[in-house]
Amino acid sequence: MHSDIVASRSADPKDSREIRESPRESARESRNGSTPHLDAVSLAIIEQLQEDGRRPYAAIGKAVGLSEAAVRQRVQKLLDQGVMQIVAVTDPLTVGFRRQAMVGINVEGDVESVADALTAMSECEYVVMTAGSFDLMVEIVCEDDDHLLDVINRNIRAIPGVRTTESFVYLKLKKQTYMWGTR
Amino acid sequence: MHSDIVASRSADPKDSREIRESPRESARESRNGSTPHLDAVSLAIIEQLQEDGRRPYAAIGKAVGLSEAAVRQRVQKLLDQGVMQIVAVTDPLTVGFRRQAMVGINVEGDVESVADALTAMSECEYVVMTAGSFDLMVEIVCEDDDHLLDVINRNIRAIPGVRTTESFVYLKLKKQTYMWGTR
DNA sequence: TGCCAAGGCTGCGGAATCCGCAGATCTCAC
DNA sequence: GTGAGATCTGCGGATTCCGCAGCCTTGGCA
Repeated sequence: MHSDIVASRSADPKDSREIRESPRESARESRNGSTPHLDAVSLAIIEQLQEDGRRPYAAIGKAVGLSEAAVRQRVQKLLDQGVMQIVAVTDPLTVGFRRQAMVGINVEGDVESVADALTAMSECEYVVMTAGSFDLMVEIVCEDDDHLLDVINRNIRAIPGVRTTESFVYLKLKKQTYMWGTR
Repeated sequence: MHSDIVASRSADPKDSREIRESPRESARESRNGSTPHLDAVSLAIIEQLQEDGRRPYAAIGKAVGLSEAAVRQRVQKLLDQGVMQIVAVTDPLTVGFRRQAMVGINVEGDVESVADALTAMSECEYVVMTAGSFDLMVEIVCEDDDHLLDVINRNIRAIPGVRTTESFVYLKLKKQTYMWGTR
């Protein structure tokens, strides 16, 4: 997961030490796929930052029962590992990108390689492998209709292995939250 | 857009003054739907925060050519207006929510009212009205298969006006970015 | 034309926060 | 038992945040 994040981070050579994992963690990961282990405290920290990405470390520490420095170290680690990002999110339609769409894709052959090709495209902001009548679902952000047409017809359909695509142009974004940790 | 954000903000009475718009802005909005006007500087600020949601105001100011205080005022206004959120985002599959799915929905009658009902559900983190073979697309986050089944069969299908649903269970999240402003 | 209100920017000073570091504690492996 | 590694705490110093006063520009109005 987060392959783009990991890629951008591993481009930074000084972080290579952060990526290797302790023996203890890898033992836990072995029974859980490649998912890094997250204890209750880290989850609580994430919840705090899902409410407000700029909340001070001291305030988070008071909420989760840790010192300011400990929270800071944990947050930095979560960011380094690519488990979490702290970013501004908007509705693209309100900031100048006038066409946005979800595209369902069917693949023949290796799905993963198609997914990697889509991930490399800057217009694709979201790529998911799915079960169901689509193998992949991709969200794309474009500046106008011509751009959208180009991306779908020339870029996506040109990827080897793509059999069919079906597009769902966005009319209105009704909800966008990241606070599922706090419900 | 951002109906959930707006709702949570308007619950705060002291912010009511922020919502009214200046005559100048409303004139610009009239030729642009209800979208609040964003000038190049605000877009540049958003780009900075899409790279790092915790970047200091002074650093942003240096990048966009504004004082620290001016950046702070603009950011606060963008947050108050609901144009932007600064939050932590993760892959839900890595933090304990083991089932996630995109659901395409067909509606008979008023699409907006169905969308509002979906927006009110805590399991729906993303609701979009679309053109194409679905009227709505919804991303849902669940703890396990039983929970997922419940949400789809009992909650979503029970909404008046929902004609059909089609589910795409997530197998793997490959990409998730918010940096389209910086390409 | 002159005046006024409103919005936005700057500079500033005090409070709060961030940040690196040293030391303590704990766990695990050998 | 002992050493290595990971994590937490406490603590200064540097940085950042925050509110406020003042200035400037814009737009409305008589």
